[in-house]
Amino acid sequence: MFTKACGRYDVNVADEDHGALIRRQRRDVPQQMTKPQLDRGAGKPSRRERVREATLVEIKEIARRHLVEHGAAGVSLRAIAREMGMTAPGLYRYVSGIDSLLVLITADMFGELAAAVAAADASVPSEDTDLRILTSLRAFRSWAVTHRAEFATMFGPRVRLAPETDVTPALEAGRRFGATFYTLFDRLLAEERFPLPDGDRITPELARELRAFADTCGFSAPHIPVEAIMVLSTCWVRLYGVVCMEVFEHLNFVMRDMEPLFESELQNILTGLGVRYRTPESSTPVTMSTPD
Amino acid sequence: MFTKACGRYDVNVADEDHGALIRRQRRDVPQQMTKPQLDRGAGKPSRRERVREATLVEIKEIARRHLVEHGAAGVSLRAIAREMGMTAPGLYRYVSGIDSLLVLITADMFGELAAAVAAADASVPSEDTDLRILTSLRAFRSWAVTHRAEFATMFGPRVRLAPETDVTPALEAGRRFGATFYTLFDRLLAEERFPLPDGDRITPELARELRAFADTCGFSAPHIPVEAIMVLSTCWVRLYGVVCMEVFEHLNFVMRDMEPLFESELQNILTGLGVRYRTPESSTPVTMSTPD
DNA sequence: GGTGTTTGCTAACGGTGTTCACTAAAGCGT
DNA sequence: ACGCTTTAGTGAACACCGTTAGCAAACACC
Repeated sequence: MFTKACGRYDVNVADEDHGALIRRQRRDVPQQMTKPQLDRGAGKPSRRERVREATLVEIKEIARRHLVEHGAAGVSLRAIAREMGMTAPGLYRYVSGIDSLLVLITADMFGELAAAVAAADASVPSEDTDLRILTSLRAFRSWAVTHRAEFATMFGPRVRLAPETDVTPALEAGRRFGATFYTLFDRLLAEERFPLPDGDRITPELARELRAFADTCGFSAPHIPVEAIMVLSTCWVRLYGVVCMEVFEHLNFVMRDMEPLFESELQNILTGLGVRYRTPESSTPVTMSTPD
Repeated sequence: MFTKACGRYDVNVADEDHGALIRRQRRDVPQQMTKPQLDRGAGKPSRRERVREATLVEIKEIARRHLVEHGAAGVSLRAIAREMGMTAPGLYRYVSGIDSLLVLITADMFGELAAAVAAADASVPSEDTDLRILTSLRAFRSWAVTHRAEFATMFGPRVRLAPETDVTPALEAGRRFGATFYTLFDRLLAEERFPLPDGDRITPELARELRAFADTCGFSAPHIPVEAIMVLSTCWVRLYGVVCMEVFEHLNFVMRDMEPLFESELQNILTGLGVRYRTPESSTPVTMSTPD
């Protein structure tokens, strides 16, 4: 059984594979190796670069809209080009294929999510760590449920992408997103809010993985004990679980509104972290129409 | 902006929509309304029914193989038909489209997962509730990591299916799968292993959702308190989270082996349930080559 | 103005889901 | 055994999809 690269995915063909299988090296963004001859590298972008950047942004915007309107499977280069008044092959001057376009917008979306969380975080007094955490986590869920399609492509299985696609831009953005929480967690740690779990319940293998986790994610202030990293992982897993379950609608037929369950989980998680939980109403810095 | 039903997904077209939009009622399995005239309803299936059933099974088998080999996006009616030595339209005698085929195999996979868990459960002494739970949950993860593509389509976002697709068969199967765990949980409850959480931390909204959950899932032995249902939900969310995170490979670049983290979460969950945790080695009923 | 880069188009190939009209076969009743 | 009905499967067609190759116009720079 041979596989031949044809169309969108490699797909088995019944008959023999005629000729050698040539997997061409994909030129990432074609014909762009020579910069605008003049070395204006450090200076302001040339007119060409500006308009180029603009159309790339337009491509991504339309792709994004198609994503939310028709789901990940509904994003297609041809439809995007049609809407822009050009043809699909033209887009290859900007993106090296549908896969890389999806990766690009995924990276963008991580940026947006991070910004949304950061904005929520900044909207409360910076010295109130408890409230900041509470607000940030709620903002995460809010963004997720109001951006279901986006969340699914960011945090769901990579079902659309060909397996060999390079996803590092998205990973990078995801890493940066994670950093949003690390600083808050670091504060909790510094304030010694919660007791670290029993160290001898952490097997050597787990310790190794946790160390790798902390190192790769950059937040390895050298003193951080593995126990703390484990707590962070656990919390993240629980948050991820409850939000995924809501966005992927796996309890849909059984639970109409998932917010109460989320709040309950949130309460559990925070309590374990020594953070005071407040109900959504009581935690908003009430400017509730106090008539003066 | 009009949308026209064309090809796989509704997609916006730039030009006007010529003619009325006729959304034909999809006949579920065509030309099968009249049973084989003779009323052999209760008797053994007719020869026709048997061969029909056989080809349906073949279709699903091939689809399944393509799913694991090329991912969900790689399952196509044309490829399946090609492999069976027939043409794509012929498959419409058996399935009403690619979507319903995917739903069908999803339902099958829930059945297999449930069977795998049940088999693991049955492989340990039935009176040892602790070990049964431990084994069942580990079996769940095992199945998930050895059937990643399947797990992704079962528990991930419905990214491939058109939004209006009827997924009830899959949901039904999922519900049956859940029941695998309910009985075990019921035992825990009966044995009063863990203290129920504070009832007044459960808001009325949450209580209502939890009740609905229990009712719909059938395991509403009328005495079950909402507190217990909440514990069950929490556990399920955590299990779901850690397994999803592993299968969807969201910590891939940061953690090579996720098993230690899973075991750690498992330990946390079980401890909260009053179930004794045992490491994988110590929990296997050791027949470890004791030379006689 | 000439020259080289960049952009976008057309045409083409091979893939997809789905419908429709049709043939051939199988099953059933008499 | 014959005829009728129901079914299985085909081929052509339509509207999509991603991607490549070759070419012509637009642009930037000298």
